[in-house]
Amino acid sequence: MRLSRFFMPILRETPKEAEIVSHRLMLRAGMLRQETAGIYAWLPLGLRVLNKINAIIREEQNRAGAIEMLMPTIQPADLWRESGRYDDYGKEMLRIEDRHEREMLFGPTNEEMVTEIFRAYVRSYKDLPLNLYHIQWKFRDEVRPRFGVMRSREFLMKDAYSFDLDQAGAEHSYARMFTAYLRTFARMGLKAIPMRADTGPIGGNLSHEFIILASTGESEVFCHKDFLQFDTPAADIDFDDSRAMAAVVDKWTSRYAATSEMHDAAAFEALAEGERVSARGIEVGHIFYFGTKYSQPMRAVVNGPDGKETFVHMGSYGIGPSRLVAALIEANHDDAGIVWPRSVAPFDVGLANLKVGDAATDAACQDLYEKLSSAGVDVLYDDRDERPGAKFATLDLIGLPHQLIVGPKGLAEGKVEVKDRRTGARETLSPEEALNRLAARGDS
RNA sequence: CGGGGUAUAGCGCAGCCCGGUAGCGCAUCUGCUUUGGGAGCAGAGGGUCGCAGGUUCGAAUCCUGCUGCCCCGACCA
Repeated sequence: MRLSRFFMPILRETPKEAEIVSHRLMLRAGMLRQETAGIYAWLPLGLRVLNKINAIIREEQNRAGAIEMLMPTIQPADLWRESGRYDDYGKEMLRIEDRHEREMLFGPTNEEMVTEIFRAYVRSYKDLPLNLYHIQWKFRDEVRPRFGVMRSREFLMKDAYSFDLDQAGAEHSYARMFTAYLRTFARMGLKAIPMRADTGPIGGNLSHEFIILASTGESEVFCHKDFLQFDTPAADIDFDDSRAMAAVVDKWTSRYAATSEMHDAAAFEALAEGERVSARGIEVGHIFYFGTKYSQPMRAVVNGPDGKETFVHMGSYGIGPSRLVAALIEANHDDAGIVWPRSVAPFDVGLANLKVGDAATDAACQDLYEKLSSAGVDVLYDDRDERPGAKFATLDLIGLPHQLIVGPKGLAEGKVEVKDRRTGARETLSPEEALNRLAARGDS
C-alpha cells in the first residue's frame, strides 16, 4: 500500500477526550473515529488490526473444533422472554421497535438465539458435541462507556456456544475452549492468565476470565509467578482427547490467580514472597459453563442413547476483538507510539522514502516495494513528499514491526537501513540483504 | 444512576469576569527555498462561537432552559 493513496488520518495532537494511552494512540494513528459516546468507526488502519486478530481467533476456534456461522445483530424480544432474560437484562439492552410495532433488540449476546437454532435441528446425542461460534457486533448500553474501544457500547465479540449431552461432555468442551484461548492470546504475544470469575448475568457455576498483564490495565490482579513461565499448549495437541484437555486446565488453574474482586489476601500471602506477582490486568476473554440454564426454559433437548429426552448442557465463550486491539496497545507501546506484535501488525514493514523526487531513491524504493510485495510481505510505502523527520515520527507512531529506510546518503554507498521498531536496533545493509532479511520474516 | 467539568476553524487552545465587526499555534491550499528525527519565508482559504429562548441600540461574552461530550464513583466482553 502506498501511503499517499491510503486513508490514514494521523493527528499530531491528542484529542482531549482520550484519557488512556491506547485510546490516544488509536486516535493519533488514525485507526479510529468516535461517532458518539461508546460508538466508533474503524478506519482502515484500525480495521487491518481487527481483521488480523479475527483471523487468529478463527484459526484457533476452528482448530479446537468450533464451527463458524453468523447470527444477526437484531433479535426478536420474544426469544428473550423464553429464557426470562428480557426483563432481567435491564437498561443495558438496547430495545427497538420495528414499523409493525414488534419488539426487537440489538443483541448484547446470543445464548437465546443459538439455543433456538440448535433446538430447531438437533434431535440426537449422536450430533453432539457441537460448538457454534460467530464474530459479530454486540451492543450493551453501558452506563458509562469510556477508554475508547476498551469499554464501548458497540463492540465486536467472538462468542462460541457448546452443546453436550452431559456435564462430563460439557467440561471437555469447556477445556477445549480454555486451551484454544491460551493459544489465541499467546499467538498475539500476550501473556493471558485464566482467573476464576463470577458468572454475572450469563449465569452458571464454572467460569474463567482471561486476563492479560499490562501496566496500564484497568484492574488489579494477583497471581503466582509460575504463570509467566507456563508453556502454551502446542498447535498439534489433540482437542478430542479429554484427558489432555483436562490436563491443560488443571495445569493452568493449579496456582493462585485472582482479580481484585475474587482476591483472597490470606491465600496470596501464603505464597513465598518471590512467587507473588501483583500487577494490573485487562480482561480479554471470559468462558462459562452453565449447564441447562437455557436449554431447560427453551426446551433444547436431544434423545440420549437410552431413548430418553435430555436437556443439553451448554457453555459460552467470549473474546472481544475490538477490546483486544486496545489491550494490545496497552501492552505494547512506548513514548513514540505503538509497537505491534508481528502477528497483529497492520503491515509488516514501513518503507520510508527519505527523498521523494530523487530519481535514484524513488527507483530503489519502487524496486524494494515490488519485490517485498511479491514475496508476500505487507508493505506500507511512505511515498509522501514529506521530510524525513515526519516520516520517522509517523512510522514510529503506527508501530509497524520493521522500518526500511531508504535515502540518498545510504544509497550512495549502496546501503539501506532496517530498523526494528521494538528494540530500536538498526542494521545497515545492501538492498538485497534487506530484502532477504524482511522476506524471511514474512514467512513465519 | 450520583458527583464534577467542558462546548469558540479539522486538532489543541485564548477571548467571556469588565457586551462593541472572532483570534493564536498546528493542520490545509499556493509559491519559493529546503530534505537522515514532526523545516523556513511569503501569501490564501476555513467559524450561524453546541441548541433554543431572554435582556440590550448591540451578545462568544450577561440571564434561563435544553443537549452533546469528558472525568471520578457504583456496574461491565
